[in-house]
Amino acid sequence: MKYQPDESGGDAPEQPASLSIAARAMASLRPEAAAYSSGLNPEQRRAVEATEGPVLVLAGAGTGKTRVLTTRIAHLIATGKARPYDILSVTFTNKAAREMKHRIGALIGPAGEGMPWLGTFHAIGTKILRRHAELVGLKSDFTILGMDDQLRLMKQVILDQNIDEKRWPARALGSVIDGWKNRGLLPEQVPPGEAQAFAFGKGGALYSAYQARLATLNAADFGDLLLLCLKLWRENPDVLENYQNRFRYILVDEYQDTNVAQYLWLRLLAQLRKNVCCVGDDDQSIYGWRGAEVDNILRFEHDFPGAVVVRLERNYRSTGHILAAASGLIAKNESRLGKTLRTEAEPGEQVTVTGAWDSEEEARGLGEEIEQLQRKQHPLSEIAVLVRISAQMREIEDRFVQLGLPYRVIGGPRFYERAEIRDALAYLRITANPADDLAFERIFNTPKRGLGDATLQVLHAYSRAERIPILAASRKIIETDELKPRARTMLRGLVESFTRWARLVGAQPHSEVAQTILEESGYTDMWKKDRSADAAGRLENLKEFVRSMEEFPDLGAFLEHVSLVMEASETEGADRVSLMTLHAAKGLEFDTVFLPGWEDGLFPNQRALDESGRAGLEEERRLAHVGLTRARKRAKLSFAVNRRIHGMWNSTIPSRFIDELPPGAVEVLDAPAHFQAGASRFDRNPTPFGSSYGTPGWQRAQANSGGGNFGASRGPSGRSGGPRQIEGELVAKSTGSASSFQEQMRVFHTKFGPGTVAAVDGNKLTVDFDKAGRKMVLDSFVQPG
DNA sequence: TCTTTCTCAATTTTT
DNA sequence: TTGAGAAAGA
Repeated sequence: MKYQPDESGGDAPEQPASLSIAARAMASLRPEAAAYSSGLNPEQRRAVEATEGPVLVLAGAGTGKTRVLTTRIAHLIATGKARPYDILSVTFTNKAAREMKHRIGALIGPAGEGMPWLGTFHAIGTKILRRHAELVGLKSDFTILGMDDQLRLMKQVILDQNIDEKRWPARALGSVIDGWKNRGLLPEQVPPGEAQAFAFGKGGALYSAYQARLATLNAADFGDLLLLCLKLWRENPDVLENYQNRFRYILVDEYQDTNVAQYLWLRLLAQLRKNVCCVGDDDQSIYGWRGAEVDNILRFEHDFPGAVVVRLERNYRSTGHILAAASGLIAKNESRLGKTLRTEAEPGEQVTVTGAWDSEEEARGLGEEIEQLQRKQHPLSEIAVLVRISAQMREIEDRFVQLGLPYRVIGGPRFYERAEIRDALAYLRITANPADDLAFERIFNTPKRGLGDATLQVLHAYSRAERIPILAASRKIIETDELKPRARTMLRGLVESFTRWARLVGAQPHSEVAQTILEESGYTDMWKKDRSADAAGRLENLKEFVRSMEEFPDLGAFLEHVSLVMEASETEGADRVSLMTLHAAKGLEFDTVFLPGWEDGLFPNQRALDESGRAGLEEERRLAHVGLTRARKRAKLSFAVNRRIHGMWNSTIPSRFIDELPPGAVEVLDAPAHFQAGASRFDRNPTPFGSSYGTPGWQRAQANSGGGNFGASRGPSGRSGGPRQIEGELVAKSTGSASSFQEQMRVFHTKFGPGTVAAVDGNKLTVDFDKAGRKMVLDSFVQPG
């Protein structure tokens, strides 16, 4: 990856003329008359206009946080207090950065477009590191490692240190090291006690070894992008001073999500001028588990004495009932700065709570309610289903598929994380940088070239001994008798290909080079020959991948983009229900929000409770608060009394959060109407599922319903043993009688191949497969043949 | 070296 | 129940 000089003014202090005429003209206007700030409420205006000194903006959900941030930037530029390149503006996600750029552009026109220092922590860290790489032991074209590279590297280090990978898996140790990096700790700064606590006392040594490997590879992982900035600044005060002077104003979005490293990073930069404005909401801090420190926001006034604190409490998003529910809930948290959201909107519909017998019925009810909304012309794109864990999605998706309800999953596997894309990228990375060992290892036997572990071991040993990259080692080894003839031939082919491809770079447009590489390496053919269902999709992805390269000036720029951004342009527009985790929902809003799975153990999640105790519970509660505040008009909670966890049915109790909602804002619904009629005959049956009715959670739910008859009337049906089996049987019977298979019939099964029917039992067949032996299968999976 | 079978674990996830 | 990753078999 090459460093791309930034023409938009990264070094702009030398060219002050870049302030546009329009901006200068706007600067002459009195601020209160400026168009960009019209329509701000008094608090927002205060947050925008308090430009000097430290400012903390506590912006509750839906109070116009982004508006304040962008207007503040516009204000700084329009009043001439700062030029675009004087402002450092950091966000967490690329999406937020993009949105901010867009909105600033809309406010002040092209003058804001060249904001070179608006970006994610990591993007800005990268930019800074590339300029001073040699001061921290890297070259300016260092590679940025993704998570899978990181894992591969970690495995090697573990192997080197002779640590049992079963006791200390690479994943676990990787996250320990990440944790240290998040806290701004270099290997030598890790407290000895902690360094000893992992991997048989070798935790610290492992970290050092890992960093050493990174340095030899001329690579940095995500944590390094910040950590090495800290190192750079601490060891080179002159460099730090340069940046302290350069950034006259600093703005931080989502401050509650900053970790210690980011906090230190900001504090170093802000130390001199102290013009730092942090915007955040302690009630929306939901990333504690990956190092975010709510304390950063709780401590702001202490760290920056004399800080102006502005509270944004006017909510422009949700109706009264939704806001009341969310506020009532979050008020149960003890560690918070405290805000009270207000709205002038109508109370609207109450938040609904629905109980279901099991998660399947919950999903069914969900589908039903969405279809009802759909019939009332409610756009699907304004409906979201927010779940606590991704595992909840499957059942819901199944239901949507059955109903033919269009939906999209947000935050699934990202484009650049797909295997085929990572493979393609690996080919390009080695072509661009022959020293990229991790990329080489990824694809040297993909597609299959008969090169396996044994060959890799030989290459590794040689490359270590000679201190050269693996590709260079390969080049030498194929001239010796080190490898078996077959492996040598295959390796020679590969090495020669890379030499050839490297020559193409620069000579041909880079997307064509990529196309050539993918074809000549046999990679595309590999997928063309693949018979599995998703092969076609993968080929499609590869095409899209090559196409997306055209947007970049050269291969280096493309690879840099990919390593930092990891997401492809989204296809917007279609009218679909959105399905995502609560975490992924932060920052989004919808007219109607469904919140299924509010059961103790699932939400609040047991693991969060076990691992972090009260702090964990509070974070879960904040998550609930985030979920509720996503809704503009309707929030619909539900829980199931039985849920399958890891394939086993467990009985569950409603979430304690349900009880914490202010009763006035909540309406407890009976089970879905479609279920009532069929279930009524079971109403007189006593407690069909034993203990559940007597549990505290159930009683809480009953008490909350006011009438105390919650659940009883809908009678979760005396379907003892769970509805699944019964339903399964019903299905079996209804189709079973019509089974068109008979004994001795020849059949074909997509997985087991051809076979002969040995017995028929309803829709279940016992088949003697020619290859797979005797199996019991459902008739719908076989064809007569 | 490639393929099949088995074992074991199992939030949340951006950069 | 499902999936990934490792051991065992071909």
